[in-house]
This record gives sequence, structure tokens and C-alpha cells, in this order.
Amino acid sequence: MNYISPPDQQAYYEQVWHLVRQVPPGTVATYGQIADMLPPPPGVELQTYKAYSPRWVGSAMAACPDDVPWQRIINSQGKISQRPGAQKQRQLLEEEGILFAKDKVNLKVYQWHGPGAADEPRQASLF
DNA sequence: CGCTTGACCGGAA
DNA sequence: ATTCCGGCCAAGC
Repeated sequence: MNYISPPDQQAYYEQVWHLVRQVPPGTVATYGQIADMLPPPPGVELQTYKAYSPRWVGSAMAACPDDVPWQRIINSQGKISQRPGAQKQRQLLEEEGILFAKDKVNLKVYQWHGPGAADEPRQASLF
């Protein structure tokens, strides 16, 4: 299988973690979605970024600190990618109230819409 | 030093 | 719906 890594892996991972920490309980985001919310690192062509960034997000999840809700990141099909620990991920999501139908969640219902989206708690307006 | 192995995704067949 | 393919790196053994 092909693979490439971001130029500054650590810096990129930290951006991913920062974003994932904002995903609220009871909602999910996809690897590709998280990747698309971040800018391509310096020197990475957009095309290259689009091709590999979802996997970079996956790698970031594999190495994330304990305070990152890694379980809320699933694949673009609404399923939990096969790996050791997948069962626990599903359990954690179900504990947050997410329902699975035939091993997949309905993204139209549970997908996070990004920072500042309508379903997000928000700080009071500055005006 | 030389393998092996990765939390992905969209389009084509 | 399902399988296959390209994308072409770096850490760990």
C-alpha cells in the first residue's frame, strides 16, 4: 500500500488533535472531514494533500494524547475501521448515545458540522 | 542496512 | 452494491 507522511508530522498531528478535541460527545466526524478542515502543510500540493491527508489523520489518532476523543473519528462510510480496539470504539460511541445500524452510523444524523456550526454550543456574541 | 506495515478516500471497473 | 487502484513516506523490527 502507498503511504506518505506530512513534512512536519508532529505539527500536523497537533492541529488534528486540536480540532478533534472540539468534536462534541454524541457526534462523529470522518477522517477526511477533519483533514479537509485543515490547510495543507507548507510545501504539500493540494492534490497530494487530498490524496493522503485522511490517512495522516488516522495516524494522528493512533498517536493521540489521552484527552483527545479519538473514538468520534470514523471512516467516510460511517463505519469503524477494522483493527484491534474497534469494538471498544463502538462501545464508547454507543455510550454517548450513538446508534449503529448494520455496523454503521447514520452520518446525516450524527456527523459534526465543524467549529461554529449550528448544533455547536457557542460563546456569547461579542456585540 | 532492508524489509514490513500502516485509524483513508474517491473514482473506475 | 462490491472490488480494485493510485496516491509514492517513515517508524519499528
